[in-house]
Amino acid sequence: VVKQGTESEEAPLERRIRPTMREVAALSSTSIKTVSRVINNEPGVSDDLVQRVLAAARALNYQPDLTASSLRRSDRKTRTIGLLLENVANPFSSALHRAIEDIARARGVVVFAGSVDEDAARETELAHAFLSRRVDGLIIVPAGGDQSYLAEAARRGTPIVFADRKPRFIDADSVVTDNTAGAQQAVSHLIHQGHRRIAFLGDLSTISTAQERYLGYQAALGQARVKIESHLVFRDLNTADAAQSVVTALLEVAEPPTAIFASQNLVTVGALRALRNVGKHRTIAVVGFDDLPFIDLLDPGVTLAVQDVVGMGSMAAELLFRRLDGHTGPTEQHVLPVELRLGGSGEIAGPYL
Amino acid sequence: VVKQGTESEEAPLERRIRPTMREVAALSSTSIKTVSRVINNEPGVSDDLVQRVLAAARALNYQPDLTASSLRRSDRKTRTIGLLLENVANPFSSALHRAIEDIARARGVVVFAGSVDEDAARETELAHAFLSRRVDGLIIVPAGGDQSYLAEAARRGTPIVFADRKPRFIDADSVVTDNTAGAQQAVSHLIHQGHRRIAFLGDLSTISTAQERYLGYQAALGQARVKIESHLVFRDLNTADAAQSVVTALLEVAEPPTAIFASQNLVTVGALRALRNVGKHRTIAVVGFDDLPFIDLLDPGVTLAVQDVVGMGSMAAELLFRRLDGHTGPTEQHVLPVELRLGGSGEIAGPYL
DNA sequence: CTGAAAGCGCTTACAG
DNA sequence: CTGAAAGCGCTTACAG
Repeated sequence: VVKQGTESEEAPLERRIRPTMREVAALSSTSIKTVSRVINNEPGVSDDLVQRVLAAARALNYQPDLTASSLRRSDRKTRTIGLLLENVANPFSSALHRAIEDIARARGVVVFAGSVDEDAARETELAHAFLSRRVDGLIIVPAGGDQSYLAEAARRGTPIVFADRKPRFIDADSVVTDNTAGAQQAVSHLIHQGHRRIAFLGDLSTISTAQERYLGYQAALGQARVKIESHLVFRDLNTADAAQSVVTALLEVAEPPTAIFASQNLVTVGALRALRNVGKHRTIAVVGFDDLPFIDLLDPGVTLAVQDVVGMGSMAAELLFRRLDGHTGPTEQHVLPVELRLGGSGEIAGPYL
Repeated sequence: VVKQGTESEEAPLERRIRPTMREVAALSSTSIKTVSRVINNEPGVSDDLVQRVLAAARALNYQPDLTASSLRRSDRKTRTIGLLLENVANPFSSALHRAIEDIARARGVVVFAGSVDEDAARETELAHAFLSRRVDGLIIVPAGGDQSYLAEAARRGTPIVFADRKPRFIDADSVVTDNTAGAQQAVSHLIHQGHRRIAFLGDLSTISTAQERYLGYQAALGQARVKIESHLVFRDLNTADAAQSVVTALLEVAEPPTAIFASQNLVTVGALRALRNVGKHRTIAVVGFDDLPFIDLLDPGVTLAVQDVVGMGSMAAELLFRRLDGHTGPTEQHVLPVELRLGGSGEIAGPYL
């Protein structure tokens, strides 16, 4: 359905021109330097002139041009940062985005956001798109295996902070989750519930966090002296559909798993769908990595190893702004703990209890 | 846990300076005008000079400054747009964001995003923050009741498109959902399943879409000659918790509803939580407005009136870029239909079947 | 095919 | 307290 509005009239040409400080100066019979002082609240302008300039600015509806001011200003700040996420529509990414926005907002800084889609080429493309628009800093969830392309920008004074995943081939601030310990904790929990045949459903193995979560799986099994069974290990699953297919097939094999560790939010969803389709969601245990929105509505509830996404975003933003405020200390690598949130699905008893 | 990296050495001063066209020109023994031509792929430069300039640019790792170029360029384009969402972390908002990003990406345009949080002051603040950074256009999900503050910017040539909610006191392009028809369809569906006492759970009544959905509720009941019972109507619920409290209390009254129409995603979640807590999720019917991520995992499934969020975002972005490409036709108001997606909760039979 | 001069809208670094 | 001149990093509008 389309409705068309009234014919848009061409406004008189003079109204279409954005007034500059020059026009404000002319209207208030002063210099643009004085207008600049008034607009920027600099002290030392007589009350009379301040009033005249403000009146002229209001009359013309003057709106300062921050891009021009930052070009000339000695600090060259645009009060803008760039944020590279996996996908702005992913719940993990968007929660991170919001946490960062809140810190930036308090400082009058606005945020460019973009989706990298696990594509290294897209990562460099987006980073350069933001850098060429002279963002004051970047917060990046890296996808590629080499972030050395950012060394030059960092050296030239653009602070860069990595979130969720550590960068490679560059020394920089980062805030990540302890993925290995989190995964180990999740899988150990399943072992303590009496499980031995525990399937691993992993994300793309090019992603460092996927690697680390697999290491945690190995460590938990190793500690319990349970041998890894290769037919239970699936990697490179990056959609719910892929995970669902794998789990559906896995339930049909000779020695199916009694428990599943799903190492990422979409993978957990796929696994839960597969189990529910065949009515095994009350018999096969599941622990997932990452939180899922409104997951408390499920019955049984889902046991999840959840990251502190808000803490990660806030800390990444704070690190960035500390550098922008002039901090020049050594780079910091922060690691946040995972919380295992019991929900029911992870407490389904296994055969060895 | 914090680990500190190696002490960051101060790079030699010359390395910290961002090379400009002037430096590239000096190194390649030509003028900055010629460098500009080469960097912008303008024709009419001799092969020899092109090679010399490119070599110099590479040697210095020259990165063009788009903010400076847009300041001088006659089209004044920054290849940047601003997006005002209700909340970047809300699933509806972030899906809209992604759809818009995809259209912008194809044109080399990057996106500023910000959360308005249903706050009119925040809306104007964000819009001005983006405008002062000279975005080429704005896409806005408005929160306030008056968007006339944008008229001046529109007149000066910044196209503005409204999404999800129509603007007030300004003539502009918009893409919204047919909320009234969608709500009417949802409530009629409940009536057809045999319900008469149908509760209405509404979002903040300052929001136009909340108003429209209430109109749809009224229309459906009116058409079926069912009287509206005021003790079943709740408005101004804007969190899941508020909705949960209301439904919990409502189940205790003398004449409780046999069905619930929840007019927004978070409100639906609150209603479902309340019903599940008391084990009435298989006896009281529910239809919700807006999609919910991974809702198919629920049993019974949830019947939802879902909007075409991707279509809304794409269309809003296309309208914006059409204006940026010079289209000057009358404003267009697009209205997208709602799809009622049956899930089970909405098909629970009522007493009048 | 190439380049010197001017200027986008501001702030800096002065001088008075 | 006020303002004229220069310049941020580019592109425009010329001229040769």
